[in-house]
Amino acid sequence: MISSTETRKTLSTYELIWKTVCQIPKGKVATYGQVASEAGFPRQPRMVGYALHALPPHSGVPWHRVINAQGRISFPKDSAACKKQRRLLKAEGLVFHGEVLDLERFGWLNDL
DNA sequence: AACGTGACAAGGC
DNA sequence: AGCCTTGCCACGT
Repeated sequence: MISSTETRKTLSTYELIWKTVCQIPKGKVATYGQVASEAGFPRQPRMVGYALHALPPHSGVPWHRVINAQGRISFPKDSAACKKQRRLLKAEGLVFHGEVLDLERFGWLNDL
């Protein structure tokens, strides 16, 4: 088991997180904390945000399926990025209640 | 090598 | 409900 405090040189922390994000099935969303835990970094949701921010475009990683614990998109409400993410999620069939997404319903690993 | 920053989260007011 | 504080830790200066 890889410790969260262990330093990784060969495989970057980013790659581990990206791989985890790629495991989120279409039509589902995961929170930053959830991705962090699954990637082997419990209690480090910020690492996920950091990794996604460093994500190069055209990576094929479904970054839009990652939202915050409140079920909201972690971008300023009017930002282009926020609109894009919301569009991508709607395209996958997810329904927003205002700004919020129902994690009980669309959350990854919620009702398997 | 120290310091500030960040696409977060949880807890206190 | 919102706002502030604290924990967390990789990265670029």
